[in-house]
Amino acid sequence: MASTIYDVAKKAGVGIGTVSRVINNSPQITEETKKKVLAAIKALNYQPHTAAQSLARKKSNSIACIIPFFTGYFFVELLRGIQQKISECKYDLILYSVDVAHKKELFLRRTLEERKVDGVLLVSLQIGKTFARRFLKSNVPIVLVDSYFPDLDSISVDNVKGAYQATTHLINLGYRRIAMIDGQLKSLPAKSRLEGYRKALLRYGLPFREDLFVACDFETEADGFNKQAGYTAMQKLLSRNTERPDAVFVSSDIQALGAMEAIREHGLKIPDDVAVVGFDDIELARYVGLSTVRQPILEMGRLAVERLMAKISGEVDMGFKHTFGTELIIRESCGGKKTASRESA
Amino acid sequence: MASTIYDVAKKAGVGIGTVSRVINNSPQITEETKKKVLAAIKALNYQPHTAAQSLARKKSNSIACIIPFFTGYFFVELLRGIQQKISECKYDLILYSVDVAHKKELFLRRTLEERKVDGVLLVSLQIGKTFARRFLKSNVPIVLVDSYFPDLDSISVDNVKGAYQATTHLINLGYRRIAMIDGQLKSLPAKSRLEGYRKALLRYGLPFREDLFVACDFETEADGFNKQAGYTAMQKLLSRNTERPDAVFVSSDIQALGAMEAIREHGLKIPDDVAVVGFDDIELARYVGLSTVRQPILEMGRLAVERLMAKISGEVDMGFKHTFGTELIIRESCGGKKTASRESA
DNA sequence: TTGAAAGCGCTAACAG
DNA sequence: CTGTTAGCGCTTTCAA
Repeated sequence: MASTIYDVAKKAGVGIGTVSRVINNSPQITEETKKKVLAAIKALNYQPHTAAQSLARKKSNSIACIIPFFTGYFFVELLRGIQQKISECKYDLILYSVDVAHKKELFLRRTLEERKVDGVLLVSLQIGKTFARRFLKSNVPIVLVDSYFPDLDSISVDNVKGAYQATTHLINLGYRRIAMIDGQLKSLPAKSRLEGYRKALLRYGLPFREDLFVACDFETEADGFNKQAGYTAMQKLLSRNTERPDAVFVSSDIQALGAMEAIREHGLKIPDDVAVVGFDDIELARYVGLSTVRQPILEMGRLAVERLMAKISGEVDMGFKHTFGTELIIRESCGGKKTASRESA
Repeated sequence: MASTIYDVAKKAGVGIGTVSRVINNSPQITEETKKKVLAAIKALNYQPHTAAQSLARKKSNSIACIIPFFTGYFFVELLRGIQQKISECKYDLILYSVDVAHKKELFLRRTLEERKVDGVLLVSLQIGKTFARRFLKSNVPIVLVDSYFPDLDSISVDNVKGAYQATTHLINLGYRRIAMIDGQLKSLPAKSRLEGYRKALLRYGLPFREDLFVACDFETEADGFNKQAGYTAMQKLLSRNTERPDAVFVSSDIQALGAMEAIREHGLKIPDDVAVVGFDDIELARYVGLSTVRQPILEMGRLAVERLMAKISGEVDMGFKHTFGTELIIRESCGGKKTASRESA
């Protein structure tokens, strides 16, 4: 049986209060008694029982991260950032991965009610009005990452600007029939990227054409941000009876990969027949020479934890929103001049 | 303030013991009182406080996963398997990621002493004699994944067989100067893969030549299983004053990617000048046409949790070891006949 | 079957 | 500065 605070107190010849004080290094304590207690702790190899601490302190020293499991690279990189930062504080990370939609609500509810975590990071998942309100009036801080909701703190990337950059680049390269493949339109990033695309078109006097746009709303299992969805979408685009697009902006690299497959299967060449630009800059992108829009994922993770910690510590400055800029990475898939451009938004 | 078991008891007109019983659905309870209590619980939106439960039960209902963060795909896939299984049980997953070596020991110690978790999954990380012993005599179950230690439960893949398959395939294709690039030799998978490579060589009467082997021991920050390491290793291989290899077996796909880059930079063609086979079958492998050895990663994750749960439940059958077979995936990078083979080990 | 009461191991207020 | 004590919210005997 592991030793308790009582064992330590007895061994050191002090009261348990004193032991507790040195554990939490309270300032008012004699160097001498502190030394005695520390010795006893070492001798007994004592370690506070976290559950007991949590109960007494009403604080768990752990946070939850609710995250979908579809998006490979983005997810890993973000988690890496989160872990980096969280291990600097003395907190633990509980991971809740949402593989089927209803689990999101389940996890949100649990974090809210079980008091097992001191705060939550909601990643790439939308929060409804109901839960937003519940979090707001609860004392469980939450910060949204790669998502947004009016009164909640959030950290995201400037999706409209990123999409704007990509589309503009295509336009500048001389393409005129620029299609777009998007994720599910109910997802916020998807909406924003569409907006950026339209803005760029508008800015350069190009029309937005329904027959050049397809949202991956047909992917019911996931968020549409996957390879199969991109493939299917591109198939649709190419089989329409209208003039074929000469370029396509795809709202995620993973979809772009699928789209590229479809393009090749139609006997078309990239970028000669159809140029393509993606979004995310996943590792694969470099290998297949896919031009894309890069987001500072690691930094997002770090900042998210930083903010959450601040909120947990009671630094209540409501309404923190941070938007990171994006960077256009130019590779072969979009054709044109091959000079690298680093337009930071 | 959230409601407690007392609130529920009062509202239902029963004692707290009764409430506790219905929460843990103890059998001896009248349908009627149960109904009353359930109603009160619903009315108050009551949820047990996990810390209090943990303290009273001496059980946290969460497990730790200690995992390195270097290996992208393997890591995600494994975590996915772990999560899948763990969410079936009512457990939480605390993630400890080891980015610098000393953290491994730190986390092991914590899981052992803080009693915050009921069990631990140690992934792709070696455990020393000291800690192994401590776990053995503690009541904290541990299962090693992609690792091994004599008296501990472990789940791994048959690395020697996988390496043997890969090397044999190369030999059968007619290559004779087959090099190998390995991870850090202190890592167990690296050792086993080397063993498989040598076995295949031996079996076919080919000599093992020092000048055709390089272990990525020069990568101090990580385990050598990364792209840069593979690149550097291949550079070494190609710049040696001996006859160049006509094929290379690389102990991980990610290193293979680096190696392929190096090969091309030397103006050599794959597979005509140098054939290459990797290990892991990461997503990228398919895109670059890399032949490789696939491991059933997801299944490993699921089985690991299953075993851990069994141990936590007290089903103490010491010495559980499971070894998964591998599958050779043939693509373009190894040349020869392009027929797919599915040699399951 | 159910209620009362004694912990689980720790923190924090209160005396001294 | 330090010991004592009353909880934190729940589980689990022990009686009734």
